[in-house]
Amino acid sequence: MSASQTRLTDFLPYLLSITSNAVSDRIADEYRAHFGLKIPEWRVMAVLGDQGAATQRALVEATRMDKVAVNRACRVLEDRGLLARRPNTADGRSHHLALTAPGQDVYRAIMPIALEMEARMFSALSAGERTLFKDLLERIRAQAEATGNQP
Amino acid sequence: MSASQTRLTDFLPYLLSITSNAVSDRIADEYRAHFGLKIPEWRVMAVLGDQGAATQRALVEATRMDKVAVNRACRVLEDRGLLARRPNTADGRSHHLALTAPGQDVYRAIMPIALEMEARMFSALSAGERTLFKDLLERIRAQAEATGNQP
DNA sequence: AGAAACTGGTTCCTCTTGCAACCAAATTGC
DNA sequence: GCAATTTGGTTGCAAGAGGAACCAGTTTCT
Repeated sequence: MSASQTRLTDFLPYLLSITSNAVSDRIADEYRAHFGLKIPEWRVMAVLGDQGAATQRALVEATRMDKVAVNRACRVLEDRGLLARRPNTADGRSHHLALTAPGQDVYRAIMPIALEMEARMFSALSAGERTLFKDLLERIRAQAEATGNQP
Repeated sequence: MSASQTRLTDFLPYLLSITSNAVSDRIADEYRAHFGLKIPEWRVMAVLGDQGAATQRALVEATRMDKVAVNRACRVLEDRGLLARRPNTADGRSHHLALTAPGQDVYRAIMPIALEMEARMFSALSAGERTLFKDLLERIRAQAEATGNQP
């Protein structure tokens, strides 16, 4: 309803983008410094630590990352011995991926740090505001994705 | 205060990131389809169209983009005749960059589309929610950036 | 005025990211 | 049961982003 808001800094997509970047950069720094993990790798570990074994296909869905990104992250984690592949008897194309014992150790060490970092990052918001913020994000994303799939 | 929220999809930074990506992708498609502009180029045009002439240095501040990104965007716009460089008499290192007449035409054509697109993208939110959302983003970004600069 | 430090802009190089093509296993349809 | 299609995963390539080094012009200090 505002008559003319033509300043770049008033555009929501712009604000959303720079905010997301600021937060991501900050978090990426922490994960790298503490554990030498990149964000895609951390996401895979988070899902496996929480849900147990999964195929790459399942990880793609759970993390909303590209399948290439998932594949690369898994390879790195496997090379570092944090994750192991076991053959999938039900489907010869895929494997069951799961955290190894050292992987679980790292997971348990990371999780409190991740939560603490999130708390610090969003400490400017009250608990109620955080909940509300999540809800708004969810609705925006749903709208954006719905708008997108109309070729 | 929630005892254990260890699901990836409950992490705010994750939600923020995938939402921002969804919105950015959608918008990038539109700008490319309508005007052949990428987001950095659009941002530069938005600032110049709104504020008038500026140096690259000023554009870096206004857009919060890397100076390399600004430089590249300006070069593209200049090659397309949408932007012109005039010598800066006050400082021989930099130039004053401003939209050309065709550049202004494009700017005026883009702006309503940008606003309409933003409205569509955030139509899931009420006016009040949009205002609130902006405010929350602003506070989060300030916090993230403040946390970051402590080496 | 001249040397040293600084700043705006540009280039170069590296790392990351995503798409498209591809391979192999599995499913479907005759 | 075998050809055709689909699907999970992998590889290769090409574009994007950001950092570091670099150049030219400016400021500061003596």
